[in-house]
Amino acid sequence: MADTIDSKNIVRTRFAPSPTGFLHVGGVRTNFYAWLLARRFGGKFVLRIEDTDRERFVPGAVQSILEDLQWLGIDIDEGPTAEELKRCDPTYTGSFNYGGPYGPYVQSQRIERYKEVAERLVEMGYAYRCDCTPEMLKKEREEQMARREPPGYSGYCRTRNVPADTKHVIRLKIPERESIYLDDAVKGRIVWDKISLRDTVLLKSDGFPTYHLAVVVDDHDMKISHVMRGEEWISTAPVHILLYRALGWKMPVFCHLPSVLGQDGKKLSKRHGATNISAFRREGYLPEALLNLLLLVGWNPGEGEEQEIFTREEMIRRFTIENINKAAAVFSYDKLKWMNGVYIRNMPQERFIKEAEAVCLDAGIQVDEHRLRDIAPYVQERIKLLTEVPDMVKFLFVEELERDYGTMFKKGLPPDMSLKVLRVSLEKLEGIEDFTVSRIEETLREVPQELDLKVGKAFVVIRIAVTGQKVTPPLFESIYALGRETAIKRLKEAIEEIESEHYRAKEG
RNA sequence: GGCCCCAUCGUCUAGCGGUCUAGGACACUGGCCUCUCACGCCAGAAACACGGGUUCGAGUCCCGUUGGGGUCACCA
Repeated sequence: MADTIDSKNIVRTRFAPSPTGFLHVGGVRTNFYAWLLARRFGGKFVLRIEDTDRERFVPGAVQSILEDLQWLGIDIDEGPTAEELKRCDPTYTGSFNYGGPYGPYVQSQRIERYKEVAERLVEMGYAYRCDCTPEMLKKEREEQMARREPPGYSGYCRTRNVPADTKHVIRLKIPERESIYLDDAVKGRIVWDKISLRDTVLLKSDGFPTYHLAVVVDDHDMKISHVMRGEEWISTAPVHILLYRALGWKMPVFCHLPSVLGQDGKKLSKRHGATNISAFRREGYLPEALLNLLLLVGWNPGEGEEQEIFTREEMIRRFTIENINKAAAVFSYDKLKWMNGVYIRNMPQERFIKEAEAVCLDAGIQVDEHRLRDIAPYVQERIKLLTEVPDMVKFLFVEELERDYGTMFKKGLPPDMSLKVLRVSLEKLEGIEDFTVSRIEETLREVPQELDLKVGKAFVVIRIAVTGQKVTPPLFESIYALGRETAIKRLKEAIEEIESEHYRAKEG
């Protein structure tokens, strides 16, 4: 079935977005698989813009889709040139520029070709002109509904020989009685005893093709070997098969992928529950983690294999159509978050520092490179999203702290004991000559010991005094990163604040 | 409603007739580790939708039922 892949057949897959909205996880999964297949077999990954619907065209969509793709690291071998993109969307300002031997790679710039094919189909008798107005079609549909019949075009113009110079559409004649099948590479053989579709429009009255015509013509012209698309296309696949047959063209291998579902079990779509890919970036997800999870939503590495984290190279090397699942799957944010944490922990430290700096900057925190560097390893192993960095490290980079004494007194020690802890800590810290992590630890551990307190309780007090936070990287490392002067200053501040609070409470 | 697709723990999945008292991962619960939070480690709870066949034997093959999804546009 899927073994039409051999050395003679060059694998060419494509990503064919329509600029009617943003890119979401469902779309990414489909095209990531297509990309993996091309990479796996040393083939080509083609980008084609399917902008035949001028009414739903969204300016800026092309650019955002390409940027998201770039962020994900899904690279393109063939596609529109910069001029083609610019012509497609005047608002486009990006610098993407692909090109290739089968251009233009934008459908609105290929309409002559579709028209030519449509005319040929009419001449051969596979298609016909139809001048029924939208009003007529609507009325027909309503009458059918009233009679509880399935709605659909009656085929009124099939034999009317509508002249070419009137405003018309071109429809494909669908042989209702004929049985037809598709050997799908993931679903297996799909059989239609009779095609329950009505004569489908191929060329609209504005001269633009519908998806059905354009996709067949382009996939053929661009020598696409494997078509990966969502299973929502299965029901119209007979139209495409009929077209390939009428035109005498070789069919590509079809891979209809199961849907990606939201947490509610409903198909993810631009209209329903889907998040824009760029939102993942904003929320602190890594592209590698997102792709790794998506790989596993609908594909598995095979029998007995329990590996879940794959490098890009491993993904490419191991990807196979055979292991694609047939059933729809829910996209789990929980698992994505876990996986993102894994990727963050495995990240080279230098990259983590860069990412951390960027995300802090976004949060309005100007970092001190030195301090960040000291604390980074401890932050890296405790977060799941990059966006958790600012909250965890902000104590290092702000002047003023807002200390939550309520928590200090409740989870730590009552005011007078807290005060005692801080005074002793201050005194000891001031006495250290070599300000190292181990020295800090050694010294601070003496505090609860001398005062006969529980270690945890005492450290809650110190932690809040020094960082103003309940949750921080390890205490001694935090103090070290902060530096001796600042640490001492903060202890003094806390002591003063508690004293005044304390006395006020007594007076009151 | 017609047509089509699908069906293993809450979720992602392994399983391609016997080795399944159904394995892994996320999430969840308990414990250990521990200066907070994480990480890590150990343990636990948790699934073959149902009914018929086929077979010596069915999670695995066939049929039906149920359930979910998709699609029936001059949208993709």
